[in-house]
Amino acid sequence: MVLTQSSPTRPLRADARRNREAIITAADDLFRTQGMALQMDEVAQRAGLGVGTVYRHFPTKEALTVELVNHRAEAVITRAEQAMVTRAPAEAIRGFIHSMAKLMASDVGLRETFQLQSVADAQIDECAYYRQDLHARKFALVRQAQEAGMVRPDLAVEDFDALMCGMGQAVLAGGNPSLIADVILVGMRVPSAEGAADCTAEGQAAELGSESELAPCAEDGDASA
Amino acid sequence: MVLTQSSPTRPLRADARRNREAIITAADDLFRTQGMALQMDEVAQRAGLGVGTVYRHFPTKEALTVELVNHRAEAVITRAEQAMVTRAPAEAIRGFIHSMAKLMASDVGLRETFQLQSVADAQIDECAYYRQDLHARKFALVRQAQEAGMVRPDLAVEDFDALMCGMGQAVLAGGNPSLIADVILVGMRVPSAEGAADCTAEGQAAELGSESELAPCAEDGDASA
DNA sequence: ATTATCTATAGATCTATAGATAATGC
DNA sequence: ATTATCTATAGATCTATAGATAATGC
Repeated sequence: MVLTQSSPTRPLRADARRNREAIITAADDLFRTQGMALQMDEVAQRAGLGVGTVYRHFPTKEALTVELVNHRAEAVITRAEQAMVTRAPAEAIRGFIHSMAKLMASDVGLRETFQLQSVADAQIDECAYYRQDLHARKFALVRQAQEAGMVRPDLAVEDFDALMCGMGQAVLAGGNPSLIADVILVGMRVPSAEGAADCTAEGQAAELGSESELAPCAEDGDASA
Repeated sequence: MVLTQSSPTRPLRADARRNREAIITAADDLFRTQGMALQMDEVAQRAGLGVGTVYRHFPTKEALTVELVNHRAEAVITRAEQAMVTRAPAEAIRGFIHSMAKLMASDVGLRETFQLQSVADAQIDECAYYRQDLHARKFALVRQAQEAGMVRPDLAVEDFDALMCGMGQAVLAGGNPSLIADVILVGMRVPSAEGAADCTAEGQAAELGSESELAPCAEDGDASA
């Protein structure tokens, strides 16, 4: 589905193939530390090539990052699927979420992968490039977890994506990965019975004075020594 | 604490004072839709002024955004404090969190405010400008909620900040604000007894093959039609 | 002969400044 | 006279391209 070369798929020269891999490796390293902010020039430099070569293989920066994002997304889902078929899926999923939080704490690219995937899955605006055929697999995962009673039944795939993305942001912001993972994990479970917080998509949530409170500012005017 | 003018605090001319407010109003509007990506040129234009004037009042873009971020952060904390002194704090806090999620779904600036505040509070690197004397108030809030048994006792201020920030990211990514808020809310509660997931900051979380799994990519090489 | 690669640079996008000009207020 | 404001532009930062040069493989 992701064609990178011209349609008739000419087999790529030996050196070109080597360089292509060097580019991807270099890009992936930079993606880990810089995420989408990686620079094409740096990719080229790290791969020991000129920028022109990078652009020959990937016509735009986006084409390159789509490759990186999709690969990571695929790897993550595969791991989740493996967890679900374990003898103790609840434990395995817990391990999966925790290790994700930990990884995302030091891998900007992974964090942004979740973000792009989420946004794409939620059908939001421009970045549809990152939408993949992974949706079906995610859907199966969520449903499976719900049927096992591990996850609240009103949680959509988009919400799961969004929560993973938020978890990444939370550890980036300085939260303790282990605690953050636990909060998400517990929060996703079926509401048991106690508080039994209802959550019908829209409606309440405006008990305490709605939008207005957070207006512009600066009425106190000038500085005070 | 946040001096914007030269030290001796000369009282600002009438037109200057008017323009300053126009700048802040314009900037706040743009901050809502664009967050930190707002452009100084647009701020000026929207305020009906030249860029030079904007820069006269705020020597850097950062100086301007610090103002916006701090004001929003203050407003949010004030609301949270109000919620905590209600007759039914649990309900009020719930309303607070839900309305935050809802607001953040359409206010990029508010979302980024949490992010900057979190990162700053977690003592992370460069953006210390955004660190404020709000920390004490946040600390009091969290402790208060913990003493009331509403929030798990091992949750630090940094974790709370981080979770709010993650919540914002999650709604940005397309999650249902109401559901996301609920997940966070439930997840922050004391673990009751059931699953009783321990969470000692470091340690487990690596049950399922640690870092390695998410290596570079591209062994499958060229494209497939 | 064809396919890849390189270097240098165009072009787009922003922040921030300089120097000339205009508005306030004693 | 002093303080503010304006316009035009320098400077930094990136993506992406053009045109000349080098490496493959029939």
